[in-house]
Amino acid sequence: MSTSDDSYHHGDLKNALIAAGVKLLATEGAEGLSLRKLAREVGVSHNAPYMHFADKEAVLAAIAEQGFRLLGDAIAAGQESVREAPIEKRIARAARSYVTFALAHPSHLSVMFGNLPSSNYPELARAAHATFEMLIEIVRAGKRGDELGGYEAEHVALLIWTNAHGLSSLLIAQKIPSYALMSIAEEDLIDHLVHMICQGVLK
Amino acid sequence: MSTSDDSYHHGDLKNALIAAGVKLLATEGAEGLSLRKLAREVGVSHNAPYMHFADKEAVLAAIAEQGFRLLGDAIAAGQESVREAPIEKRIARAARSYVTFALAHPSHLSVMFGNLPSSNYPELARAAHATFEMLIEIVRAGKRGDELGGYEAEHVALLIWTNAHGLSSLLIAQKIPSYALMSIAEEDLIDHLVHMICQGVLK
DNA sequence: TACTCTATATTGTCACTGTCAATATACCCG
DNA sequence: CGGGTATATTGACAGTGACAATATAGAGTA
Repeated sequence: MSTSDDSYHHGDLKNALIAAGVKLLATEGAEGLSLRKLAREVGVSHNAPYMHFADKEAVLAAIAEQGFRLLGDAIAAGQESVREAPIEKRIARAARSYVTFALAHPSHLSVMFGNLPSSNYPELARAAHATFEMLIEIVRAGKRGDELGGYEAEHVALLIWTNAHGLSSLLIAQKIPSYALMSIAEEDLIDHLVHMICQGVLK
Repeated sequence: MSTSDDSYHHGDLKNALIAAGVKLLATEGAEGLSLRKLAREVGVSHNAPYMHFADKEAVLAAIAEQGFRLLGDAIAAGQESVREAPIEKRIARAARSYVTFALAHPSHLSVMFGNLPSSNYPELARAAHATFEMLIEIVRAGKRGDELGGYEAEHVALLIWTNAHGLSSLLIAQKIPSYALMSIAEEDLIDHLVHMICQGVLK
């Protein structure tokens, strides 16, 4: 008898609210997410969330934190199939996992990178950093010898991150004019960008 | 007698609201921006904005549009001082202008790339595309001969854009752990990333 | 068992917001 | 001069985040 009694005390309201938030983000947008809707969804009074969160911002921070965990899982899962592949392939796969996640959960992403003062939510910062460290590890583990052209793995990983994240934002916001794609499908854009990064743009 | 009579009719309420919006974005965040505050700021009743905008979203779209014009101006101004420089320098300057603008106006940027269905606001889409075309022109005009390594100027420009935008987002959201900088100052990160892009990350 | 204490949840309330409807005002054109 | 229309105002309503006061349940202790 851990959860789900319709008793006075919910049992696991905190996590239930986070889960409801993730679900509500997917159906309605990030704008349509209100504390009262979350409370209603979970079947609890409109003020119950304040027992577990200081304010709405704190709920968003918890939802964002969960987002980074899911994103990390997605990247890790994507690496399974390229475990023995050359570094460019592994990097491209990681970047593709990132963009795919972003396009599948745009509202969640906007919360993850929304206006949450990172200093106030150390657990959120840790979750974000952990995801970034996955990228660093992929870069570091994938290189054989001096394959990084003298650059630090941290910087290469950061470059991949900025690209994957930037492309995700531009695609979600529909800011890339179709003529710029030049016959490349949106889903394949990231592979092309990663290839350019690896090869260098000035020959 | 064009503007600024305290008569019944304002004269240029639409632009006044947009300007007030830009100002309010700078002081309070994007969250704190309400139609009623805008109306109050301009000295008009809480429903006057609905004479010129369908709803709040339309006001945000107009503010975003103005943002892309300002961003374009900033990029153009930055190019002045590198008019004769080699292509990497010009590209790096454009990217740096982008990041500088983003860090100076983070809330404005979040509106520019917020949840505005681009199809409903064609003028906003045009403004965004115009800014992107500036990047393409910088890449195209700066290359001498076959300096782009066989890549299309549109794709190189897109790569620069995703990087500048991605880095801006990560910096604003404070998602880059300090150890990843490795003695590079935040303001100089973009130059480093552009250099990596130009040289290629796999030697 | 009975009693208290405390974490948890509820009800009530407030100011603020976006939006709609109805009304008022001022400028333009005949 | 007079009517019409774009512009602005007042009034109202439901939804929201947040605070205060109150109610309930369950754990620990006598």
